[in-house]
Amino acid sequence: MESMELFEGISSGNLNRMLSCFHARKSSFSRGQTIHTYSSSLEKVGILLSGKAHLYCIDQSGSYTLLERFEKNGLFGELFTLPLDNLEYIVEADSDCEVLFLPYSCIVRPCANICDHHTRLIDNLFHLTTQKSQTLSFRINLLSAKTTRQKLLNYFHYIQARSESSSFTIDMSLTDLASYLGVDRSSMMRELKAMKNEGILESKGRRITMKTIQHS
Amino acid sequence: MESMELFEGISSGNLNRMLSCFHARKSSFSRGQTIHTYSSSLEKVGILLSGKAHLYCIDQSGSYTLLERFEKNGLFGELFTLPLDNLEYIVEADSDCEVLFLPYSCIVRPCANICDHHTRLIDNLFHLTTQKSQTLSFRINLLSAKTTRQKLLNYFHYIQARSESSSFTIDMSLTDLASYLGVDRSSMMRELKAMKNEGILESKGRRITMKTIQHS
DNA sequence: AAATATCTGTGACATATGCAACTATTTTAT
DNA sequence: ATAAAATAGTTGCATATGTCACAGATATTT
Repeated sequence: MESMELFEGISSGNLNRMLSCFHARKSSFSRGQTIHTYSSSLEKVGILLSGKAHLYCIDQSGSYTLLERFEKNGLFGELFTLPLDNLEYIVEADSDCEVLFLPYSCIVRPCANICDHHTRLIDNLFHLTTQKSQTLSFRINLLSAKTTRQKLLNYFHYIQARSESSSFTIDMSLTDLASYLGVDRSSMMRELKAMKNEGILESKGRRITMKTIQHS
Repeated sequence: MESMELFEGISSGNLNRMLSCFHARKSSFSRGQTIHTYSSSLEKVGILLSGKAHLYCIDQSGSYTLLERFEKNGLFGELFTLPLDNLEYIVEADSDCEVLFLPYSCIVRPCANICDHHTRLIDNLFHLTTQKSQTLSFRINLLSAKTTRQKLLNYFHYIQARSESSSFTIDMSLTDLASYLGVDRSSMMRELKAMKNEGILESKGRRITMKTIQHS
């Protein structure tokens, strides 16, 4: 746990003392389990120590909206999301995962437990939160694209740049990708097929190979 | 400037000393002016002291995407957005506004200028960043809605709850609202008209009055 | 006060996309 | 090893939505 970015610069001994002083709680979850549901009050911040999870919400008509996907270092909780009163928010495990919960009262200022390790924790938390902000911005960019094709191309272009190869494997199911891009799954499959026919890319399941240099 | 949330808990004298040590720069802009363009490296963080502004990006084909809207305390910069290499990012003033720029090197750890005020600044910055995260999440929720009507209803429902009245005025032009919701303006107007005809709401320009209790 | 630019409002048209329904394949659980 | 569940892949159909092209109303600038 000392290797987590959240605890960088905090010695193992200090960390343990701080966590017990904070009443921090570490829990494990397996695929499909509910990790957290949001209330209207600020209660705790969760951070994913390992595994994958996602946050979704359900409205009164029962329709599902994917809000966020979390990997290691992913932060969740009311502090970051502002729950709307007519929606239900649920963080669910996508794989076996470990989660650390920090009570909100130990993070918010003014703080009773002021100490070096605490300020260092806030500092680390700040940097993780800017990363979260980048992730959210990136998805806003994707969701803002006018067409399904543009959404796919923007997403693929990004993965392609990260993987430094024109061949890559999407790290989620195509069903989840559709939710992530905010499009209907079958519509997305249709567009993927059209792009294959036009020679823009090759695809088999989650494996994608870009054939032409994609702009924008 | 001492009244800014960013500087809460920092005395006026310490603030001035810290800002000059940071080489912080305060600038004024008027409507339409470019406040900042993003580069691939982390250079500085901007915070809106007063006025309104927005961040948009332009792709190679010249198409416009609204990424964020900023008011007082709005944070912008590469730290929060992760610029994609094929897009141009521009922060532009929507009204006369004042901006404080903080060089990134003074925010990132490890920091040479470690002091009480600095940790307090990070603490404040952290809380502003969680607010930003909430704002971004909220828009992802809106952009994820499947239909234009659902986007409008979700947005109106939120404004209605905030204003505690079924009558309210949208704080941006309808043209900007369309960008914000990621829909075509004329399509949005069409839908607005349909909702009027169905007796769901009344509208005249930016003034909206909800007629029926809206769920979800 | 006039000129200019921006914004609101509307309609015709083409099409991209959601929806429903189904099969085949792959993965997970028992 | 078998059953069950989730995922990938496809198609027809209806329609919601983008595009284009206006006119009138409001702002903004000079």
